[in-house]
Amino acid sequence: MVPQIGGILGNMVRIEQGFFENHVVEVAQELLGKILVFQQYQGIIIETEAYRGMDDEASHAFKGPTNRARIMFGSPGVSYVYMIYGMYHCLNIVTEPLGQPSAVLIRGLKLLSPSSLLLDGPGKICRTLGISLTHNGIDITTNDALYVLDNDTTSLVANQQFIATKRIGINKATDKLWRFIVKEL
DNA sequence: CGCAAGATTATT
DNA sequence: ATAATCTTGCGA
Repeated sequence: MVPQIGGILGNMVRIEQGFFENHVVEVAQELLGKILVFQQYQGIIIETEAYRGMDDEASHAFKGPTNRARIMFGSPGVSYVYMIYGMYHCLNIVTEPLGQPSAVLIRGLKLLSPSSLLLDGPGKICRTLGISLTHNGIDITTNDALYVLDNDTTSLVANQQFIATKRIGINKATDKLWRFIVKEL
């Protein structure tokens, strides 16, 4: 039985820090199908990308803990929000143990509440939900407004209900297929 | 201090 | 394919 996107949600539990302490690729995959909550908004995560500072030339953290990227070196389960192209924001979640720079970019959301809406693209997500630099550095394992819920015991990963591709807008490390998308919506 | 590049999006 | 728009990081 494959969990259906948009179907009835069962008992939901906040995802704890231990979940984010794993390898960023695994976390990016396992985040698919889970519920991102921000204030009054709730949406199913349908697309993610993994970025890993130590061996990934495309990561903001590749060159070390710069002012912007240092949060990627910090605690797992913390938000990393940055501005891109002077007009959009992107929401990430820091992963892996302290000191191992990595983060998952949230690229796609199927909004369930307050209304049904497909948000395909990290900039659209932040623009619609109202996420900006003020939401950088939030511990989403304890925060009241921003967190992730697990909606099912069955993972889309175990059921191979996702696809891996090259990351969008990335010309470096193109051998890494670290963009993950839920197969059917 | 100047400058080039950038984890995007909407429009042509 | 390209404009919009501005922060970041690097080198001088």
